[in-house]
Amino acid sequence: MKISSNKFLHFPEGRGQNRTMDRTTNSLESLMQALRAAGIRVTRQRAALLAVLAEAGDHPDAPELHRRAEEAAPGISLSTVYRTLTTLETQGVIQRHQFEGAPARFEPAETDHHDHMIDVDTGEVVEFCSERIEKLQAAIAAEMGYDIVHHRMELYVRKRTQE
Amino acid sequence: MKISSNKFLHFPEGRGQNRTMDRTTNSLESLMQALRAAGIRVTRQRAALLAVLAEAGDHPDAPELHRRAEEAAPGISLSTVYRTLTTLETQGVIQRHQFEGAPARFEPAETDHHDHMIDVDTGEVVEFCSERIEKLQAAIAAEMGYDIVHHRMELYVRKRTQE
DNA sequence: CATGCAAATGCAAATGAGTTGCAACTGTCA
DNA sequence: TGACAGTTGCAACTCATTTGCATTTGCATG
Repeated sequence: MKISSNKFLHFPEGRGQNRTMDRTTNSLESLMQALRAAGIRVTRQRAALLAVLAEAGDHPDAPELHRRAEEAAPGISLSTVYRTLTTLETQGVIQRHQFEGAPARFEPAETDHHDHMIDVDTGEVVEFCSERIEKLQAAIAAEMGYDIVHHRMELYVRKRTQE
Repeated sequence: MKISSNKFLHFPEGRGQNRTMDRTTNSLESLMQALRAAGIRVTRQRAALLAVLAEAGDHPDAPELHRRAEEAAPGISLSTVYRTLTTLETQGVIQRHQFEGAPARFEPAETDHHDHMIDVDTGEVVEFCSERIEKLQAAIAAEMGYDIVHHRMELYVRKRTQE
């Protein structure tokens, strides 16, 4: 068991305690139980993919997940990866993100809600969350007579050149 | 010449004067001049598409623009529509929006910066702009050592059921 | 106004990401 | 230990969009 999360969740309004914690331990087995309970079979392929997802600190796309899963446990087709990702998303186990001009990228859904900052040069993703922005969004929608079903906020950024 | 904009730009922080004004008049001809100056030929097809875009108050996708252009001036292929849209986007004349799970939708780029609220039931789009949110976004990015290149903020909403 | 030629067009074929039909497998629960 | 519904792999398909190519056409120039 390793403390593997290299994710960095940024809370500019400082509600964040230390959010680095192990998300891969025992959750995996219990997650599988939950899936079984939902009538979803935990096959060799799915187990491999779940393991890969659990210890992914980044936001990989389907081919990358396929590569990693294939490495961990050879014998899984790309279509199974796609099918399983869709299933897991439906089950609320993972989240799918469609960033600009790129294939969909995935991450486990166990964390708190957050938005994304994408480094346009490297593709690297930094997560952040601002309650103040969320409040403003809700207020704006309300003012127009709407309720927010969900939102998407992405900041496409570039590392500041110190100069 | 008609005052055709059925766009509604919402400024919750009230900097908005009456923003309803004619954006189709004379701007079309001068826009064509600008394009010619940029070495871009104004063909019959492009003129038609520009006219359609100029008086579109909504956010049509490529096939819809094709339909409208074909109606205004028969004889334009879908691939030309796609090619022209790409060209116009590059020229900064229009903006492309890739909303969730839908083909790209376009709008003229002459307006101020704004974000979008998408009615998940109807697909209808409402524009809005919040300086306070923009400021917060910039602050968050800055705090992480980034500059914002551009951003995307979409609220997927549903009309509130008054009850 | 003629004209040359780079730019633009239409078509059909290609692309990229993701989905799906189907026959062969395989978890699971009884 | 079956039975069988849920899964898999493969290849073929979809959908939105792009592209190769032979033909046409704006438009700057003569």
